[in-house]
Order: sequence, then structure tokens, then C-alpha cells
Amino acid sequence: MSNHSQFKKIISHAKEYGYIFPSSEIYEGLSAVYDYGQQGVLLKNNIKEYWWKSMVQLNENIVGLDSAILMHPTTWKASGHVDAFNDPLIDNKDSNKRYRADVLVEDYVAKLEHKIEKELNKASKRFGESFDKKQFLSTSHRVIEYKKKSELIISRLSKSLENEDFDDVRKLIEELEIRCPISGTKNWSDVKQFNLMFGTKIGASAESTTELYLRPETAQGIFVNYLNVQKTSRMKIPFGIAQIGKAFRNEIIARQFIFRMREFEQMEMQFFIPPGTQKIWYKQWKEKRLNWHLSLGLGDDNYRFHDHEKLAHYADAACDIEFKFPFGFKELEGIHSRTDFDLSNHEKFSGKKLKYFDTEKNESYTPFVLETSIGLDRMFLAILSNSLKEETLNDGSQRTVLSIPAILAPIKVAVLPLVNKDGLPEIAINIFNKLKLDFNSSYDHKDAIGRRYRRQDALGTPFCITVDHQTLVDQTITVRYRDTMNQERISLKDVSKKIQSEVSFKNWIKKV
RNA sequence: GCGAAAGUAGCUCAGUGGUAGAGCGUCACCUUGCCAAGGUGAGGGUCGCGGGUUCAAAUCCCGUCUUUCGCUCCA
Repeated sequence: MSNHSQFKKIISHAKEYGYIFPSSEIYEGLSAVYDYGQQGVLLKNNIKEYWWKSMVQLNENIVGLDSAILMHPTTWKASGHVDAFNDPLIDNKDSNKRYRADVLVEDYVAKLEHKIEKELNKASKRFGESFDKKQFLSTSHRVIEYKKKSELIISRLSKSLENEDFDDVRKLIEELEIRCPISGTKNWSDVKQFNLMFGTKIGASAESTTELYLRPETAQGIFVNYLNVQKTSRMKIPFGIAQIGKAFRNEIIARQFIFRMREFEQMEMQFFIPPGTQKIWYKQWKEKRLNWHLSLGLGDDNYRFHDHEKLAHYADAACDIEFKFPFGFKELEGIHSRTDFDLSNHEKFSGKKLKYFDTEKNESYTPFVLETSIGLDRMFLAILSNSLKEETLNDGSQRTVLSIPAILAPIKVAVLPLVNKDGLPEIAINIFNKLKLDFNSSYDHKDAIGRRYRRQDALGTPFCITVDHQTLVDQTITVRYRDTMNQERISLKDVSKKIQSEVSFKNWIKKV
């Protein structure tokens, strides 16, 4: 099956079996927004729980947090998002290429600087040892002209950007006769401001409203609370704060099903460490996080690290754990050494001291931060796309199976009477009523047993318990396994224990 | 945002100007079957939406929305 058709198959399977629906579908949908259905919400919750337990429950020095989506607007100035998430963009109408308008101008200025360098080199060759760089720079007409020009351009650009005068940015590009590197033409569109953050308002009356943003990342809720948590939990550095929550980004193009959405969910852990130790912790968390992924058994070859060369405004080291999606290796989780960028900026903007007093070192400092940030929806997609298989069995028949790792499977067990008579349904319902106290279970008596097995396969249910006539005689049932299709006869009283061992956190995380 | 393709039942799709179809799935009844596709019946669609051309539009034209792919952009 080609990757493309495999991906389409995943999308339709997700809808058909209640995992994911397009948002507001009866109104023709909303671009790049999706809803999680009855199966999807269970899978999603199970992913969250597996992550949460691995972070918070297993680590004495990591605690949780659930901060609000709405935050004080200054938060986003301090975090750098107001600047970094605001790009003036311009399109060339001939090549249909989009550029950052400010980058186009800056490239032009860089060319001027380059010309100055050239003049310098030429002159230095001409004058030999007697060349006085300083004097040349201050006397060469050409150099002075270039310098003046570039200074003028830069000051005009920054002034226009500051005043959000995008017409002038466009005028500047036209006056400088900047051409598109692809088409070579000067046929430019208007400059448009793209704010990657969603704006909203608080307050009911028009006069009293305050402009707010929906958070573009959950991390800042952790940063502004780190001292609250540290003081009330008696945590000592190094310690971490974990959080799962929604974030919003007004992506220009959101695509590829739930891979890039405008509303998405993150699972983040910010780890607070002494300055200078970030390299050690970076390495350690890279390893830990990869092992967490591998524990789910989706295939070791489906993961790889991708180190960032271009770093975000807050990082001094960063990498992704990439997963092999149907459309190629793509980011699943990011591990970033965020330095003290966020905390020291929050100190600056809030005027509040966010220093930690280290009793061992007997000094106070602004902690550095090591971040692990995983896209929950991407994790969901990774599992879904990896699990969906079309098998051809020995007898030539087809089987669609969703081999979701048992610990994450939405429904753990289905209880099925072999036939819908002879008292078998009553026994099966009894078993179901007991099992549902511990597991998400389902009961089904409709259609032939084989078909019911296949139905559960497509839903991703790892275990089926079948009650047959022998159950009446010796109190045994059969457990039928989704992935192997094998059956095993066990005593009725061992059923719960059996399922428990297959889906227990202890047994899964042990595989790390 | 640009370009290409697509949108008809829950899913996959046929239908290319003349009464809206199939397979699978769903529901009911029969069949009591250990790995899909037994029988009978039922339900489900103003053919993405809006406009136009026409005696007549799922079908032709225009616009629009949504999705996939390619470019582009992006923590």
C-alpha cells in the first residue's frame, strides 16, 4: 500500500470507528480542527495517563500542574512570542513564493555590507602594508554612501515595523527594487502581518475589554508558577513540573490531518536545573524520552533524533524525536535546553524576583530549564498510523486490525457468548459486569463469533473473552488475542488477573 | 497563500443533461454458528454549499467551503 493511500485509509478508519471526526462537520467543517470520538477520547486519555504516570508518579522530583489557557498579556511579551510570532509576510505574484518582508530587506542590507567588504579588500590589495582600514572607511565615498544607505534602510524598516506601517515596508521593498530570487520580478503583493497567536478578549462590555491571547504553548504557565510550586512542594533543584493542556497557534497552513492543528494538546515537562548543568540534563532527558517511546513497542526503527541547527529564540540546544509517519519522519517530541531565557525575562517584565536559593551552594540564581514537549495529537496519530494493518490471512481472507498497544487500547476487553442461547449470554453479562469495574469493557452477542472478533480487531480491542458450552461444565473461558488471533483457555476466576497483567503500567514501563 | 486532484448513504465508490445506485457497515427477524462476506426485510442521501445556463443539472458554467498532494510558512 502506498503511503498516500495508507494515510487516507487511516483517516477514514479513524472516522468509521469513532476515533476522530472533522469539527463542526454538519457546517462543512472547520479547517484543521478535529473532534475526538468515543474511541478517540479513550485512547487520548490513556496516552495522557501513560505519560503522566511516567513523569509524575515515577519521579519523586517531578510534580504536576494545570494552569489556565488565558494568561496575563505581558506573559507573551516576556516569552518572546509577541515578537517571534509576528511576521510581516509578502508574496511574489509571479513565483507565488512567500517571503518574510523584513528578511528581504535585511538581505538587501547584507548585500550592501558585502559591497563594503569588497571595497575594503580591493583597497587593501592596492595599498599593501600602508593600508589604514579606519581611514579608508571614513574617507572612501563609496563606502560612506553604502553605510549611509544601509543605516537609513534599517532605521526605516524598524520604524515601520514598530508602527505596523506595512504599506511603507512594501514601499521600501519597491523603492529598493528588490526582486524575487526565484522569478526575478518585482511583482509583490501587499505586506500582511501574520500573528501566530489567537487573540481574544476578556470582559463583557466594549469599553472594559482587555486584549488577551490563547496560549501558544503550555510552558509559560509552568514558568510563572515555578516558585509557587517550588515553595509549596518543598522541592529542591533539580526538579520538574509536568503539564498536559491545550495550546493554540494560528498556523498559516495547518495540514496533514491531526498532525498540525490550530488547536492542539501538549504534554510538557519543564525541568529546573542549576546553570551550567544543562548539557548533562539534556543528554539524560533525550535518552529517557526516547526509551519512553520505545516502551510502547511501535518499532525501534520508527524513531530518530533530529538535532536543530537553527535554534529558537530561547534555546541553546534542541532536538526532536521524530517518528516515521505515513508521510515521512516528522517531529513527535521536542527536547530543548531553554537556558534561563524565560525565567529571567519574566523577572524583567514582572519586576518580581524569580531566583532560587540553593542551600547546598549557598547562593541564589535563576535556574536553567530543560524542556520535554510532546504533541499529544501527534502521539495519537503515531499510534493510530502505526497500528492500522490490513492483513491477508492464510486462507486468503482479509483482516483489518488496529494493534494499539494494549495499555493504550480504548476498550481492553470484549466479552462474547459463543451463541446467543443456552444460558451463555447470562454468564457473559455477569463476567462483563465484573470486568467493567476494572477495565473499559464491552459486551456483544450479535452476529457470528468470527465476525465479532473481527469487529473488535478493527476497533483495537486487544482481548476477547468467549463463553462457550464448556464454560457451563468447568468454569473456563477462552481468551482470544487480537494480534496473534490465538486462543487460550483459562479458568474464569483468573480472567481479571490475566487482563490486569497485560495492561498494567508496571509491566509496560518495565520494558524500558 | 499559489498550483493540482477530489467532495454522491456511516465507510469505499459507480453514475457525465432525463425517476439517485452498488458493496460493506447499521437495525429487526430467521439461521446457533470459534475467526469477515447465509436468508428476509428495514432505515439511511434536497449528490459539500450558493448562484447561473437549460423544458430538465449529481452531471455544464461561476463562486465558495472542506480534504489530500506539491510548493510556501511554522514550535
